[in-house]
Amino acid sequence: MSRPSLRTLRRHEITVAFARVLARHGQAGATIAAIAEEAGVAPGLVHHNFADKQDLYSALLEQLIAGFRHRIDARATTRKEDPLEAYADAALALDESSDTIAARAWMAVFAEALSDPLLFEKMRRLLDAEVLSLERRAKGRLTTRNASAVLAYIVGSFVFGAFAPRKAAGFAAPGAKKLLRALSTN
Amino acid sequence: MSRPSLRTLRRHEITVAFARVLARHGQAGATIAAIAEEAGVAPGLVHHNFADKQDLYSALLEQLIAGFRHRIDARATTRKEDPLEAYADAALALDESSDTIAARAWMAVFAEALSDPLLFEKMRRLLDAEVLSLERRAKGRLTTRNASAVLAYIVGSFVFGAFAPRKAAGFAAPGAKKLLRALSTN
DNA sequence: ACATAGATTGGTTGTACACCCAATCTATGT
DNA sequence: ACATAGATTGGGTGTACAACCAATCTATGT
Repeated sequence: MSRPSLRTLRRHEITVAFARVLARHGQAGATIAAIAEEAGVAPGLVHHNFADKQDLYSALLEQLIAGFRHRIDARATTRKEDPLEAYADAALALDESSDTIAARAWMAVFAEALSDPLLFEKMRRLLDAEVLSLERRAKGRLTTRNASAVLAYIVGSFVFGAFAPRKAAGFAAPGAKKLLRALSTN
Repeated sequence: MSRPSLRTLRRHEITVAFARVLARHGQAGATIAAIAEEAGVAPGLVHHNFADKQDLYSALLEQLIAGFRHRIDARATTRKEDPLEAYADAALALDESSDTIAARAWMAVFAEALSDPLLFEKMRRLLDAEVLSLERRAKGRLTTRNASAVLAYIVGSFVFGAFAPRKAAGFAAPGAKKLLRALSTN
């Protein structure tokens, strides 16, 4: 009896709407009402699917990192180039249209993490995990510090992309490749 | 007759308090009341010195960039090393105590700029100006794109520093030097 | 066809904030 | 000493929001 769960689907839809509203109107403009409207849904439904705003931010962070990793994995499997260069290309494939939203959403999540200890910890763990993942991909050619530096460059390019998408698209990926070459041993 | 104006001094004090509150409690926690308390001043005084919150954010951005440039200039005049390496060292001298506040304040201003068009434009101009300043310092050894990449790395290190101060302090400056070496011609 | 559990709605409530302002205070020039 | 302009106070006001909830709807199993 009863219906199957739409929870997962709805959560995803609402999180996407959340990212769009954040990107356009920032933290202050991202009211539950605005998010609901963007998702084409009643305000109460947001609370039915998310405990509170913390929950929304947490889900958004998961979705952002999932999107990032998906881009990386999709690229790595289809090409036969150097895995580090492929990583750089995929991570920084900043087409100015769609991923400006992601870049701005990242900014908002970074800022929100300043006031939400749980989100802050989650962010730390994600950064650590991403550094580790990059180290593994490098197979010994990158130290932890150098992998961190590469990730810092990527994050910085996202910030740049949030403010000057066109420019960031121009320098991000080539710069990352050069940085990787400079930092990786042998 | 009448008293001399304390406006400039008060604005500076309140802006410093603003940065501290933002760093500790984020955008949501940075209420006028909280800022006033941190500055040891009555709430009304904040409005006496700042038109509104936009004004506060704008002043904070100016103060952050001024601090950044001051670090750079102080360093460049005292040492006789390569100007680009000096730039990297000074920009990324992230001692984990004091400048974590600045790093987090930067995050908050980035996020706020998403919802405040004036602040957004100001940020764009500041990024452009900083890229130009770096190009000049490089005396032809850096293209605009490569200077942008270096600045992106610096910004990314700030973000990293906001979340993992100790780690960022370890890799930021050395990484920047290697990036500069890889990007600068001759 | 009917019963049921979950989905969805939109109005209500309490709270917390930015901004305002009237009153008071204090340092300076005359 | 007095007058003046700015500094400073703290509470008042309206607004806007998150969170809640009672009512209604709808898909699915039986």
